[in-house]
This record gives sequence, C-alpha cells and structure tokens, in this order.
Amino acid sequence: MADNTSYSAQSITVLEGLEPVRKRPGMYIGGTGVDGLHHLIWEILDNSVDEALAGFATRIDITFNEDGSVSVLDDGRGIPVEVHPQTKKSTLETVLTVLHAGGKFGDGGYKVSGGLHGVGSSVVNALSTKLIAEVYLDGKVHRQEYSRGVPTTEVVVTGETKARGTQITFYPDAEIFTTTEFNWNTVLDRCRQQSYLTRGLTIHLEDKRKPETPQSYTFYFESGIEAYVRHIDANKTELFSPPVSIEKDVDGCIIALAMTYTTDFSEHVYTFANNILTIDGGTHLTGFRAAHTRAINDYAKKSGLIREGDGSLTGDDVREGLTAVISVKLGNPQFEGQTKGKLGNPEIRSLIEGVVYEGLTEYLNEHPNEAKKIIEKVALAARARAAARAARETIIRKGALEGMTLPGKLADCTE
Amino acid sequence: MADNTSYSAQSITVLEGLEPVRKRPGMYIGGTGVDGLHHLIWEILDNSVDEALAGFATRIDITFNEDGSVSVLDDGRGIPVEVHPQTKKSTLETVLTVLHAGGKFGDGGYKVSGGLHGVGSSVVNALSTKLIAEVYLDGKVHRQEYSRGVPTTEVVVTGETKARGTQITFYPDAEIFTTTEFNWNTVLDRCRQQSYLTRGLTIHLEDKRKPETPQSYTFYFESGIEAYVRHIDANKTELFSPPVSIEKDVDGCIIALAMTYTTDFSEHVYTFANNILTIDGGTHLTGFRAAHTRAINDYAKKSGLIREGDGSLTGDDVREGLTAVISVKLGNPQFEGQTKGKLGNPEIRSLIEGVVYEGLTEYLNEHPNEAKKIIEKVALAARARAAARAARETIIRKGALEGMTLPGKLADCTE
DNA sequence: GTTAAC
DNA sequence: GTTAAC
DNA sequence: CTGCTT
DNA sequence: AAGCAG
Ligand SMILES: Nc1ncnc2c1ncn2[C@@H]1O[C@H](COP(=O)(O)OP(=O)(O)OP(=O)(O)O)[C@@H](O)[C@H]1O
Ligand SMILES: Nc1ncnc2c1ncn2[C@@H]1O[C@H](COP(=O)(O)OP(=O)(O)OP(=O)(O)O)[C@@H](O)[C@H]1O
Repeated sequence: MADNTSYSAQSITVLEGLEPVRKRPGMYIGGTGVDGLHHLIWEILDNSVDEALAGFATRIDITFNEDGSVSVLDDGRGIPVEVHPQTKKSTLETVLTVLHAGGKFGDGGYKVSGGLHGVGSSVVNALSTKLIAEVYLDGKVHRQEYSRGVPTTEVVVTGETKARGTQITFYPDAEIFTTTEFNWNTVLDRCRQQSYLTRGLTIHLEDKRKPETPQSYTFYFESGIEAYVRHIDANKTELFSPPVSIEKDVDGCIIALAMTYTTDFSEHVYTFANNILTIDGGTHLTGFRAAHTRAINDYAKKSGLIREGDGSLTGDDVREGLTAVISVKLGNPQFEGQTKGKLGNPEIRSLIEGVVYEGLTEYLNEHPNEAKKIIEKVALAARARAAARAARETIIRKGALEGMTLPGKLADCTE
Repeated sequence: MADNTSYSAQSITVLEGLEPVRKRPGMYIGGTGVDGLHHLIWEILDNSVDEALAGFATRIDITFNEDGSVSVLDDGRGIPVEVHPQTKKSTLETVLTVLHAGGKFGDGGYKVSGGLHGVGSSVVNALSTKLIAEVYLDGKVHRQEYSRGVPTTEVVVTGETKARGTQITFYPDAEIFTTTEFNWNTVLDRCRQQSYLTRGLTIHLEDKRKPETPQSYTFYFESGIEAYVRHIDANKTELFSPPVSIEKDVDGCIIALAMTYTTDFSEHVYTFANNILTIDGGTHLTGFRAAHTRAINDYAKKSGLIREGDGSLTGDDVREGLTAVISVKLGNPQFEGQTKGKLGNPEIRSLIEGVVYEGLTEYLNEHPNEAKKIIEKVALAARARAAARAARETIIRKGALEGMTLPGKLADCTE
C-alpha cells in the first residue's frame, strides 16, 4: 500500500473563478477539438438568439475577422453595465467572469430561452486568449477586455453610438483547442437554421479572414420550419409539398412540426428545444416518434390501405424517407448536461405525442392523396424490411451448417 | 417589441454555493429521473474506487438503509478534516460544499482516477435532504451533517475507532428526483462491474430496506475483466474460452482488453476509462473497433480463410456476436461532460489501435482453431448482411412499380 | 403514456 | 372514475 | 402500444 | 434481440 501520510488539506485544491473551465474544458464544452471550438460560437450566438426569442433583438451579425477572432453582434437589450449588487462589479464583468451568473433563472425578461445555466459567456471568455465585450446602451459604447477570463481593462466608455445591443469578439485559445480555425460551412448552416427557427430574425455571416476572397451571407425567412424542411430536401424528391405543418400552443408550451417524405430512404429529423439543436433528441423526439408511428398505423388500418391482419408498421418503417423539423418552446427546459444535447422534461413527451397524433391524424384524413403516398412508401419499407430479415435468417440457418464464403456469389437470394 | 426598461443589474442573478446544482441538476447529473438518482451513488462509489485504484482502499460497503438513505463506506485514506488553507473551513466541509474542490487536479496522490472535476461529492450533498459524512482517521470518528448542501453541524469528533476511511450516507431529495427508490439490480451490477475492474477490491452490497427480506452480496474477483466477459456471456454460448486477453502498459497508460464471441448476434462491448463506464464510448472504443476490424480482415485474407477478391468484412460484420470489455487507465482523462459518458483523449485512439491490432493478430496466429471459428462467424454475418441487402433492394425495385401490401405473404425471398 | 373496459 | 391492457 | 436500453 | 418505462 502506498504512502498516505501526505494526504491532507494541502492535497485538496479549490479551483477558483474560471480556472475549472480551463482545467476541465470537457465538462463545459464537451471537448477541445473542432466541435468544442465551435461551441464557443454557439454559446454566444445562442445568447443573441435568446434576445431575439424574447422579442428584443431582430438582427445578428457574425464576422470571422482577419486576425482569427470571431465577432457576434446583436441589437438586443445589451448586457447591463452598472454595478451588480452581489459581486460589486460591473454586471458585464460579472456575466463574463462568474459561473452561474445569468438572467435566465426566472427573472431577466426571458419567457423562453435556450440559455439556462448562466455559464456560456464565462466559458467562452475563459477559453479565449482575448475577449472584447462591447455594449451599446444609452448612446454610449461600453467596452471591457479580458484575457483567458481575466479582465485586462475596466468597463470603459469608448465612444458614442445610436445603436443598442451587444458585441462579443473572442480569440480562441490555441493552448486549449487542437484547432482554432472555424469552419465556414458549419457556421453558415447554424445561422441558416437559427434563422428558419426564429421568424423575422435576420442573421448575417461574413468571412473576412482572407481579404482576397471575402464571403458573406444573409438569412431572413418568414416561412419558418416549413422552409427548413424544403431546404433539407433540396437535393431530394419530396413525395408531397408543402409539408405537414402543425403548430400548437398548449399551456404556454409551443409545439411546431413540419414534415414530409422523400423518395430516398434515410431519415432526416432535426429537433430543437428553445432553438437549441438537441442532437441526441430527448422527450420531444420520443413523443413525436410515438405519435407518428401510431397515427400512421391507425390511419392505414382505418382507411383500409393496409389490411388488419397484416401486422403493424414499425417505427423504422414509418421513418424511412422522413424529413421533419420539430421545434418546441417551453418555459423551464431541462437539458442533459451543459452541452444541451438532449431534452429531459418528461412532461413534453406526452404533450407532443398528443399534439402530433391529433394533428397528423387530421392531416391524413383531410389529404387522402398525400396519405396514400405515405402509406405506400412505408408499406413498401415494411415489405422490404421483412424480406431482408427473411433473407438474413435463411443464410444464418443454412450457414450454420455449411462452410463459409464471403459475399460475391452468395447470390442465394438476389434474384 | 417587448419592454426593455427593466433589464438591468437586478435582472442578473449569481447563483452561489451549491444553488446551481439544485437549480440545474441536469447540468450536473444529466437528469432527475431514475438514472440521475443512481448517479448519486456512482459519484460517491467512484470516489471510493479511486482510493482503491490508488492503492489506499481494499474494501467498499454499500448499504441501502431502512430509512431510504444509502451509505457508502471505504477503508481509504479518509477525506482530510483539518482546516483548508483556501476556504478556512474544514477540508471535509470544503469537499462537500464547494464545487471544483478536489484532490485530483495533479496533487492528492491519485495517479489515475475516474474523478477529475471535484464536484461529485458536492453534487450529491446538494441534492440530498440530508447527508452524513464520517471520516475515520487517527483513531477518531469525525462527523459532519448537511441538509441540501448546507452544513447543519460543525465537523465534530463523535467517538473513537480503529478503522480508517470514509463513510457517506445520503438521503436523495424527493423535491429534485421523480423517484427516490434505488434499484437493487442496477447497483448490484455496478458493484460487480467495479469489482471485476479492480483486482483485489472487495465490494459488499447490502439491502436493509425491508427488514423481513434482507439481501446482501459480496464481490471479490482476482481474475479481472476476463471473468467479466464470462459473466456477460453467462446465458450465451461462447465460441471459445478463455477470451482473448490483452494487457499492455504504454507510456504509463494501461490498456486491457478481454473479448470472445458468442453464438448469438448482438454485440456486448463495455468500455471503461479509469473505471468509469463510458456509455457513449469515445476514443478508446473507436481505436478498438478500427484495430479489431482491420486485424480480422487482414488475418482472414492472409490465412486464406476468405478469398482476396471477396471484398472486406465490415465493422458490423466482425462485431456480430462479439463480447468485449475494454479498460484503459490513463493519467489525464478528458471526458465529455460532467456525466463522463464519453472519453475524449485523442491520443488514446491510436494507442489502443496499435496495441489491439498487434495483440489480436498475434492471438489469431497462435490460435488457429479459435481464429477459424471467428472467421466463420463473421463471414456468415457478412453473407447474411449481403443477402438481406439484396433482398431489400429487390423489393424496393419491384415495389416502386407495383402496388402495396404489407408483410404476410411477401414470401418473395424467404425460401 | 394512452386507451379500453369495468 | 378507476383500473387493466396495449 | 412505442420507444429506449443493455 | 428482449425487457422495462412512459
Ligand atoms: N447578447 C446578449 N444580450 C443581452 N443579454 C445577454 C447577452 N448575452 C448574455 N446576456 C445576459 O448574460 C447572462 C449570462 O449569459 P451566459 O451566456 O453566461 O449564460 P446563459 O445564456 O444564461 O446560460 P447558458 O450557460 O445555458 O448559455 C444571460 O442570462 C443574459 O441575461
Ligand atoms: N472516499 C474518499 N476517500 C478519500 N478522499 C476522498 C473520498 N471522497 C472524496 N475524496 C476527496 O475529495 C475530493 C473531491 O471529491 P469529489 O467527489 O467532489 O470530486 P472528484 O472525485 O475529485 O471529481 P468528480 O467530480 O469528477 O467525481 C476528491 O478529489 C478526493 O481528494
């Protein structure tokens, strides 16, 4: 057994301020690769989107600067700059240097917001060699700079402005990240997506990194997630258009769904909770799936398009070729982990299931042509799946006896 | 546009102490359902296991008490109780009430440890209506109690003892969790698993919740992950036994693998990093998979068991029926998120890939009988997969033209 | 979780 | 309205 | 009943 | 691929 005389108070370290973020970035942004790097933008962008969701911002500008930094500017309310009662420091500095400081714990004027932990801005600050925060408020430009989370200036007024809003410019720390080069297409996609999700929001993205080949893009959509579905299907053939569109407000929780089918076989479903892309799904996705599968099965049987005795379509069957975007807005989101990959609120499952079942059933009843196309598509998927399974089992049964060969001329079942 | 006059310093809240944990449990334990509940045990258990990994503890006792609480006792070094220089409070109180306080940031005598954030104990404390910490040190019993993360007593000496170690007893907060009833089998499984992973560690689990039907179990394994594989395969038929066993120390990183195949078709692979079950895998799993697929393909071709022109076995093919346990121990683990579901260290991927490729190739060369069984198994899987795909495509091609019916008599390809 | 039956 | 089944 | 988990 | 959970 090893020596234990040295285990004492001195062995225990208390990480202070933003130290834990730099020491354990994985806990805060998942990793230090290219995904973690882009998380920095998402954290700042999400704050601006939250302002837009709350009705305070209408425009967001993201700029890749020539010096490798990124700027995110919005015309929201601007982070307050006056002294904060708890920290006795500027509220701006508080938000950017103190973990769990935020306006999304009940007050702050955000009815629904993607942010909820109050750590995003601080995390970005901690992981940037330099960060410049500018707040445009009351005709003045308030500015503070930081380095690796530590203020290098006070909050100072550097000029006058007619604008209102916030701009964050940050330089990702190469000591932390394996790469510090942002990907244009990744960010472009995200901007497009956020623009689809928030009616009336303008997002402008500009790449100034190579002055000889500048690029920029502006997104503004009125049509919402139906247009998003159309964009996802851009290089595919849709079975019908416009997509099924369901939007409903239940107890202050807004549920929106747009879906259609394409002629191909892969599933493209994107789920959002308060505009956060929940890449691992969660209760909203589970609820949608249950309702979708059940509604199609019920309709298929009731309408006689498939026979009662034929067995049910599986979830996989009805999802083949499906394109869908689901966006829920709710007051108290619970996400799994700081990276918000999965929505946890258990009540959302049944809420969505109810809304989607009702809405989809109604759609199918009122659109017999589209319904027929859907049922044909998913019934074919079911037959294909059954045939594949049967073929597989034949081989397994036979092969268990005989010897082996690889594909090539295992033509047993091909024709 | 909504009113913005009220957005000011007062709108921003700074959560202090353990408030953020209670306000946003999802960020710290993933959720508040049954999984989140059990996370509490894992956090405390992992601390004891870390003591065992460091060679200071040999025995852990977990008890489900009649009053609904859980106790975890170990014979490790005991959390220090003297005043901590940074907080001016007892180190015990510091560890249990301050986030990011821990002995696993470089000092503390832990060479490898599953803990790394310094938040686990505090999180459990925050989410418990009551927590009792007892430290057995220098012949004395030191004790402190807390309620929802707030100390309700000082650290007091309550008696004498010959033992050394730590015991944490906690009462999960029904205000936080949707259920507060621990699952015997879930915890039993985890104890068994940890015992397999740590040679020479005894883990005792006891259920005193129903005095009329007490149950208890003691785990102690010398054989390690090979025995774990055998246990996973308990109700299955293994193609060969003992399993392939690889263990290697590369630059202070210990890589251990045990694997075999069963006659069934599902894959059972469990990966661990510093004894943490990485449920979403990560770089160790990725490295293993790459090496495994390549080693089997290379051997199959080189040995002539499958022909050169037959195409390659896919990863899915070679994983059908695979049972494996992978355990890596490394100095500076990076996990994705606080719940540690995925290992992030990029260097581990190639490290494992090299070790596994070499070890598995050697095994195959030295065990031609086992090798033959493996190749037969995976080649059959490949043929079955190809046949399934072919059958599926036949249906799709035909079905695109004809009408629809569901399974039932789509016997096209079954015989 | 929803729906059907008692 | 509550309980059992899907 | 459908989906998620091991 | 089977059992549990919502
Ligand atoms: N662009 C902005 N405009 C107005 N207020 C902002 C802006 N960015 C941040 N804030 C304020 O600062 C607070 C802290 O932001 P921060 O990014 O740290 O966390 P959050 O958005 O509350 O939560 P999360 O960590 O989940 O993203 C926010 O709650 C908001 O009140
Ligand atoms: N049973 C124990 N025996 C000895 N020391 C312990 C024990 N439990 C906790 N400690 C000490 O308290 C510190 C803090 O523990 P805590 O659970 O908060 O975090 P951690 O294990 O360091 O990291 P993580 O949050 O990733 O689990 C540990 O680093 C360790 O030094």
